[in-house]
Amino acid sequence: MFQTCYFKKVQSLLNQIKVIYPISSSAEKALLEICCEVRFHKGTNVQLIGHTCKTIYFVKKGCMRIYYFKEDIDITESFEFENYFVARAESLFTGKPSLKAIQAIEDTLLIAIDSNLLFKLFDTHRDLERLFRKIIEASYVNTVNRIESLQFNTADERYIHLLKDHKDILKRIPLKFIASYLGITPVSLSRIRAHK
Amino acid sequence: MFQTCYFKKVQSLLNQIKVIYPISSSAEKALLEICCEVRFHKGTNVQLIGHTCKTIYFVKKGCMRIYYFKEDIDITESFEFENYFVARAESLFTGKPSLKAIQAIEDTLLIAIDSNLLFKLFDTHRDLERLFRKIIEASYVNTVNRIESLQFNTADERYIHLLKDHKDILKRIPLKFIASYLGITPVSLSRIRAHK
DNA sequence: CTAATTACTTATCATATGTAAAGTAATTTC
DNA sequence: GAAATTACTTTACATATGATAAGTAATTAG
Repeated sequence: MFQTCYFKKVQSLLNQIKVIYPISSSAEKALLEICCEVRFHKGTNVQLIGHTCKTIYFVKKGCMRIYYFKEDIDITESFEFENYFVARAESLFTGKPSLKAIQAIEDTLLIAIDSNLLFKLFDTHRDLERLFRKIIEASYVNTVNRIESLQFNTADERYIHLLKDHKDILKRIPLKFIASYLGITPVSLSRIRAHK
Repeated sequence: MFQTCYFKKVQSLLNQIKVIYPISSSAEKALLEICCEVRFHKGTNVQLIGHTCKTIYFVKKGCMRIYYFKEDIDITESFEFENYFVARAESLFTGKPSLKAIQAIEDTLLIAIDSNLLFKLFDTHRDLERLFRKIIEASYVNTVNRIESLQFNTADERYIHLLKDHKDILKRIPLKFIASYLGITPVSLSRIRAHK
């Protein structure tokens, strides 16, 4: 009874998993035992700078950003929308405290997965390990493509490309966050938007 | 007898694996059965643009770069030196043809691993899958850090930082490759080096 | 609803980097 | 070893972006 109810709560996660790499029902069961649903209001810092990343989030509703400060300037490293996973990789995989924070950009509904418990499950559920290997591979591919974009595309090209990839991004994300994500100042983004 | 000899050839690979994630001797044995040593002369394109990536290389001696063309301009995406793995992730993990090439920058000695055979071994040797998960995780962390550098560091800062990380890079890599890796033109790199 | 704050834009000026061209140095080829 | 090619630097000029400041629009708080 409780299980049925709980399955419902993580249904979006289970659906997404099926797309990435279907896992056995026993692995599903083990996974949802270490999941819990959490809600955050717009603007809340879900994970703080200086803390070591021990939770992987799945975005059920809303959106998030990872950001940090460089000389007092707030820089958005990445955005994550519905059906994507969020974690500060450089802390999660090294065990070192993160210099970055995770923030809810909208009122957000997340599924939180305890990473230490997850890594332990890898010993008994190899399909879970494979699933997360594939999730990491996909994230890795995304960052490699992002480097390509930052390396030699103009700010203008990067802006156009972002709009293509995320058609609703302007409706959901403040321009100041988009600017630093693109590697430019808000002033410069304004100029680009004014059709240069 | 043959085995002993072969173990010797891949010893540098096995040593490096021990640092990342020690695997069982049966996994080692299975792995080296799908490895082969290959040599390339300086300047050789080891993998060509348009081909799908089906080989993971381990650099035993020498160094490599991944590069592509943007509007006829040669852009170096990454360098790989001794004891690191090289593959074009965006092709290896998606199965799509790569728009990038892999080139030997020096006379280079590689250990080539057939990726399809490797992925098959993951079914029977879970420690191999874990090892490569950790290798991917480490690569992912590297690219995330590189994004941080490209996003808001000046070209000058990126150059200084690269020299710190790779003290011998100037002796081994032509400046034109370093320039595009840093996201600038060779002319601009010359200016920076002339102490700006 | 008003005041205060935050977000965004516009303008001005300074600067870093790109482009093109020419010159020098180093390397490769025969 | 001479000629050819490639690599690197320097210069001059054009342009994109940064920094600062001021103005307008939108949001939030009381």
